[in-house]
Order: sequence, then structure tokens, then C-alpha cells
Amino acid sequence: MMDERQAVAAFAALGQEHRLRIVRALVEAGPDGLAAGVLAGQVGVSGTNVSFHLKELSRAGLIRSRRDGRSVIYSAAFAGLSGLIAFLLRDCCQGRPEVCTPAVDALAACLCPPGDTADA
Amino acid sequence: MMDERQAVAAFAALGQEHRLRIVRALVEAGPDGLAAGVLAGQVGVSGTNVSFHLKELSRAGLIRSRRDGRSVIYSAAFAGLSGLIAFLLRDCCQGRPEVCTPAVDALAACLCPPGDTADA
DNA sequence: TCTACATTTCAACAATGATTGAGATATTGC
DNA sequence: GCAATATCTCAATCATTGTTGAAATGTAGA
Repeated sequence: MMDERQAVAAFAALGQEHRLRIVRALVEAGPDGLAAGVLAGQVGVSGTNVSFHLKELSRAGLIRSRRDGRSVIYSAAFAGLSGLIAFLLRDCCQGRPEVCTPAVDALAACLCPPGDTADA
Repeated sequence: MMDERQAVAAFAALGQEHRLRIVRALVEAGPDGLAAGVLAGQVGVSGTNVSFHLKELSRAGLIRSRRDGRSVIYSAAFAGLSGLIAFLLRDCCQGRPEVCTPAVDALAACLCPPGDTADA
């Protein structure tokens, strides 16, 4: 369960043009992810700069990385994204929990495939 | 449909301890909303400061306000929140659109009661 | 091992954002 | 109109954050 501190860090991470583009590119790319250099080109920033932003996003628990040859491949941490949404919308369902709760759960299930845990 | 500029502004607005607390309090409060003074007490900041943050959140389209007597009542802009989530997750459903798309739509429908439009 | 490639670390600067207190505006009841 | 309440605007200060270039690290192939 995500706490306030984590949620603030995650939203702040997304509240930056280049980082939001990175996350969206990774969400779109799916579990296969993208190399740091590819992301730099796609987002339009230098290698140094993309590395800075990727580190921020990792600290916020929104992306994860794995090394593949000389490249580092980044991918979206779907559990982190799902937890963030759940945190924001917790207790949002006054009088209509029968609609909202299943929707949040369905979204979490969709975003978070088996084996993808919240801890990155 | 929310664009990148709006989404960055909205995430940046949520990426601040006091503002995130304000939004969560308003989400929890539901459509009735809360007065600025009540929010200041609940979040733990001065009146001057809560006013600054409320303005930021309004600019980001995440809250709306109405005057009631000498108080100004703020409430969550559920359409804005829903649009933000949809923006973040657009194209998130490689191979499984049958799961993800309905979940996003259901959440939007839950958050956005009839008559609550995105432009605030 | 040597060279090329991919990414990260580091230090410095510029830009942006949060907080505060004093004063201004708007609303209500006497 | 006057006093009290609620909120907002403004200017100044302080802290955080984004960007850049140079140098360091790690990896693959000749």
C-alpha cells in the first residue's frame, strides 16, 4: 500500500515534461521496455539528461531497469502506476462504491500482470 | 481530451505534499466540497499558503470553487482527475485492450458524474 | 588489450517553486 | 456605515530542481 511520501514523489516525478514523456513511451512500449539511448532520442534530451530523469523515475518507483549487453533497458513499473492511482482515488466513492471500487480494481488488475510487484 | 501540457501541470500540482493532501481531502469530501479555511486547518498550512496552493490546483484543472456566503467552497474536479489518469495510461493495453480499456472507461464514468465536464 | 559504444557520475549554473507577513478585497450582521 | 470574518494579492526570501559539459564506468568485439 503506497503512502503519502511515495505518492508525492511519484506525482512530482510525473510533473515534468521530459519525465512524463519517458513514462508514456515506456507505458506504450509495454513490458519489453526501451533502452536509455532510444528514450533520449524519442524524448529529445541528451544522454546525460535522460539518465538524470531515469534515476528520478526509478527512485519514485515508476520504472525499472535491466542491463542487456551494453544497453540498459527501462520499462514501466505497472504496479507503481496502479498504486499511485489507487492512492489518489482512495475514498472517492461516496454513495457509489459499487461502481468505483470494481473500476479501480479492474484497472489495477489490467496494469499489474502476475509477477509484477510494487517493490521495484 | 487532455494534452501533454495540461497533464504535466496537473501532475506537478499533485507532486507537493500540501496540495496532494488538499486534493485527497476534497476527493474524500465528495461533491459538497470544503471551505478554504477548513482545508487550511485540515492540511496544516496558513490561510495565505492554502490560497496559493488552491490557485495552483485550480489552474491545473483539478479543483473548482464556488462562493457560499463569506466562504469559498472548493471541490474536486472529477473530470480533471479522470482525464489525467486516462492520459497517463493511454496505449497501455498491448495485447489486452479487452481488459484495460473497459477499466479506464468505468473509472472515468465513476469519477465523472453526469454534468461534471472537464472544462472547469 | 585496445578501441568504440552506452550509460552514469560529478560540479556548476540558471531557473523555478514554496513560504511568510502585511495589506487589500469581499461578505455578513449590527 | 462599521466591525468582524474569510479569503486573496503582492513582494521578498529561501530552498529545490533542471540542464550542461567533462570525465568516469561498464560492456562488447577485433
